[in-house]
Amino acid sequence: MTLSLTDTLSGEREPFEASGDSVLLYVCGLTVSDDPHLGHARLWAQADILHRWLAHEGYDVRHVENVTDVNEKITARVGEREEWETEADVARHYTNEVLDQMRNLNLLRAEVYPRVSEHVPEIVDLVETLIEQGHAYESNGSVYFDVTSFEEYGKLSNQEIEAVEEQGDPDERSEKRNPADFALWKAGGVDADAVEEHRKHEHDGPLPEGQTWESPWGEGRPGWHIECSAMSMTHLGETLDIHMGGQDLVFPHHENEIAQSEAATGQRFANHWLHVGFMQAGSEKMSSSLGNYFTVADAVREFGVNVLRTFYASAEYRSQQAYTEETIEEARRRWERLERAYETAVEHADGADALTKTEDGEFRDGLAAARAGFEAAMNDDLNAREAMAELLEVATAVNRHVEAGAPYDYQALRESIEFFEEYGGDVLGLQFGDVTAGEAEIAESLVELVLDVREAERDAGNYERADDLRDRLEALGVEVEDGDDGPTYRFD
RNA sequence: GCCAAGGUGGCAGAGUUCGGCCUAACGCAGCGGCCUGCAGAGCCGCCCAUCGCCGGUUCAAAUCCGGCCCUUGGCUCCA
Repeated sequence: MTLSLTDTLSGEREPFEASGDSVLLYVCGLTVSDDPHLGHARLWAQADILHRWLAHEGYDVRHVENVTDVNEKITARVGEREEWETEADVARHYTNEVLDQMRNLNLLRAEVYPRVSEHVPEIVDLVETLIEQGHAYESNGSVYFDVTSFEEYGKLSNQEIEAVEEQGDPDERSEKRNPADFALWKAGGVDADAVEEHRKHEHDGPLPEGQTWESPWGEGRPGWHIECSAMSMTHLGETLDIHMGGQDLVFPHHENEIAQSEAATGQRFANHWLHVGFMQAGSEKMSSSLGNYFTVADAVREFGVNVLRTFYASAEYRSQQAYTEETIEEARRRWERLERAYETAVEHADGADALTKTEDGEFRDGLAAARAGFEAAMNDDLNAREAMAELLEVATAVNRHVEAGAPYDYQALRESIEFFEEYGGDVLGLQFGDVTAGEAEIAESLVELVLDVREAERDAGNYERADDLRDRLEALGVEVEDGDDGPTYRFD
């Protein structure tokens, strides 16, 4: 059975075929103008599941994720902090922030995270090529893509050019030949109106300036869409195997990428287009601009990576997913069930009574069925929820087997452990048996618990028992000192 | 208005590509039992679905066809 994926371009599920030995995967993209929230993390998690599954199936995955560090929203935040003197300062801060958050989510690293600010020469080259070929034209120092020059314009979002013509920034319209044309290069500095609009805080001073670059058309800034074409071509070549992104990017971003890329190269830009559905907060989309978001940092702190990843694996990538207290609680319970079953299997797989072994046919058949089911589910358009269900079936099988009592089928228990580690761990990115997570926190809580008990003994006048507790803590490496405000402690 | 994705039990969410094994998965919540000093975990069982509405095709439809209603999203920065 082979992998099939739903392609936005055709709207249908299609068999996946890599163009070569490697899978060229481009994921769009990282916002570096604000703290990332659970909606961004959903895309990352889904891209990671795809990456992991391809790797599991033996592909060498060449994974690139762009970093858009040139944008009005970034410029708008200049001056919010003293050290944020330029657009680049703000971008640097959030780039680091985003990459940190990604590490917290146990994501496989991309090969490279190219920055727009470091690819302006490539962007200029691409724009020049498009002008030479007659697909783009210069106007007042800006360069626009001529949508009428690309016959298939609209094929991704299934729209006619006429339908798109009615939209567009009125200021730009006078410079364009066709209202649907889009900017490849923008003359001058940042769009002051856009910066003003995105300013979150009151400022006394003048609006901040964005960075500009020299170009054949004068000082200016790259348009939004051209960056992905230029950077993906730079790092992965003219035709990608998979281009992935949030559903909101279908139009205009990805539509325009196709137009400019395919016009320039004459090659198909991406063989598969995957779009991840939105995170819903209540009845609406979770979004930075709506302010109804939960940041990745907060979520990791509050729920932990495994609960979050279980949460993401509980809905298919294409559909919308609801974020509520209930749905996250369900994910927590699912993860706990898996983790406990894993621990149960580990505890019983190497018991002293391993000498008296048995064979549980039903257990073994269940494992084989789960294995086949998991593979089929993942190959079926990455049906993570279904795959997760197989993991939970194994959990139930382990519990049932152990519940029945010794003698145990040790081989089947070990296979269950492998199942959890291979499919839950390697493929879904869950971390089993990671007992160190939260351990330090628990250690502190335990010391405080003992000290509470000791205080009760002291209050009751049982100083011998209180001293004994202090000595025993000290023997463990915890130094206790009694002060006026109660005891304090530190770890040696 | 145009484009897209959806409407399945109290919640959440698979199944629709290739109609029948769907008397609708997995899980959460709820109920009963086992276990248990109590609780939790675990195990066993149960409850809740005429699969948005109407019509059609078929021996057979959640799944195919037509119409309608509703929701969310895109068309402006947006994962």
